[in-house]
Amino acid sequence: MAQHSVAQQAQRALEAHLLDGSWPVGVRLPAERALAETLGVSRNSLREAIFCLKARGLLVSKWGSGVFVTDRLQTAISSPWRQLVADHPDLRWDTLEFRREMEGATAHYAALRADKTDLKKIEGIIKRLTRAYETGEKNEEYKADADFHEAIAEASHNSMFLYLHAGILRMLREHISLNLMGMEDPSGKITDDLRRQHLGVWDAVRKHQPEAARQAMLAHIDFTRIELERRQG
Amino acid sequence: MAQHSVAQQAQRALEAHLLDGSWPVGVRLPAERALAETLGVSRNSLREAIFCLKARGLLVSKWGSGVFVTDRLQTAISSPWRQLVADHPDLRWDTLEFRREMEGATAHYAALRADKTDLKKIEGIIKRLTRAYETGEKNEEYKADADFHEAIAEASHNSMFLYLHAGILRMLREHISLNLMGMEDPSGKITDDLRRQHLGVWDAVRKHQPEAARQAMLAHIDFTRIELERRQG
DNA sequence: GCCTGAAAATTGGTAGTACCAATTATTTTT
DNA sequence: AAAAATAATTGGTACTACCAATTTTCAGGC
Repeated sequence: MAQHSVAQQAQRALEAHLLDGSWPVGVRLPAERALAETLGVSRNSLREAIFCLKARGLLVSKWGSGVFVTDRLQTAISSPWRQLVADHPDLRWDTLEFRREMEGATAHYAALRADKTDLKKIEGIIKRLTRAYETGEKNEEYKADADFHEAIAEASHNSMFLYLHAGILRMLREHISLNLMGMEDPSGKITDDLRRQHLGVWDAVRKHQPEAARQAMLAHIDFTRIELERRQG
Repeated sequence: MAQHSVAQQAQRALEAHLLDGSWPVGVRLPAERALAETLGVSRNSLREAIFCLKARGLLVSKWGSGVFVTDRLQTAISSPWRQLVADHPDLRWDTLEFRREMEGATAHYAALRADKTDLKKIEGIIKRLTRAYETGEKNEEYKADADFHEAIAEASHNSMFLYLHAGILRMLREHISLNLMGMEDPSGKITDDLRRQHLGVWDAVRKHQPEAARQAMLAHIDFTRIELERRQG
């Protein structure tokens, strides 16, 4: 009869409570045994549903305490790759290698083909980036950083690279940035290095030096990789 | 001890099989009872993991039949381009640039990390390829060619490259090969060049010379591009 | 009266068994 | 040889039992 399995129905029921506000953020869910009874399902099926919602980041469970509702706005949208990258930290190095090659190639072709419109756009982003560096606005810095990379992708005039940047690469960049942004940088050295690296890429693209642009971008990715390694082995 | 729950560990074990290719698309997983025993977890915990992967669309289960691997991971990445390439033939040069960079990078990391198993596999394919060249079996030559590139991708030991090769790159390769294979080659010069290029890549990978491998692969892709240009402007 | 701390109840985590229903493989019958 | 009946396998669900971490309760002492 049931189009969907009992566990799926249970998951729907839980999601409904999360959506209609009857279980606000931070609240503790009824105990599994009681909740299973009220939903009319076994504790097994209920746990399957809960486990899935936990994996999606909507719930967290604390041993001996209960299951709680988390802030679901962050993890609402996730691609299959995001989930995999989050679950398998060792995959991060694979994706970083991929990023390194792709961003390097993109910078190469950007330096080869950037026209006046492209250069003007990138220059504007560089100004935003510099201003964000100086004022220390981390949020604007992150946004300008992302815009910079996508502007480079546009300037490459290659649909393939452009789509990669709009899809996977953007996701990977977000994932890395979240880990790297929260770090302390008391001396401001890292911020300074990042600024120098972006200017290096921009300079090579502006002067139409493909290989210099590639090397500058590779150095930038390598820098983020090394900084990431320093923090997480 | 365990930072993560048993169910989460089970989920990662399943994901690992999906990522490293030991469970290809369409394959049927071992029965839940048997799989739970091999993983050393209870069937309940295993089912929680499976349920989550089903919800993410990576697995589908059929009543009384088994659990199967879907092609979500590959289609999620390759589908946008499949449509684009089909709709816009002039996109071919963009995709060739993309192929050039990706295959070059893959050869680089293959030379860096290929182990004895990888080398043995590649060597076998090289022998098939040589035999196909000599006997002039175009069909076997094409198949061995494709296997060669994918074996290189496996030897790179990078899940990202591996999946790209299994997805979009395979599609692009098919697209190119069909145009290139059907051409006449009376003097046998092109076949001879192709053979020399494959041997060049194989030699660099075997000797663990990353940059030589990259350059050899780039030369190979450039050759196919030039031959394609000669025929279709 | 209030604090302390140990015992008890509660809760999520895991394992195991049993049974059902759908599918598949095997055997039997025609 | 084909078809039908049967047995074995598989996912789906439920239930019980126990463990370990947490919270609550409550007795005892100051």
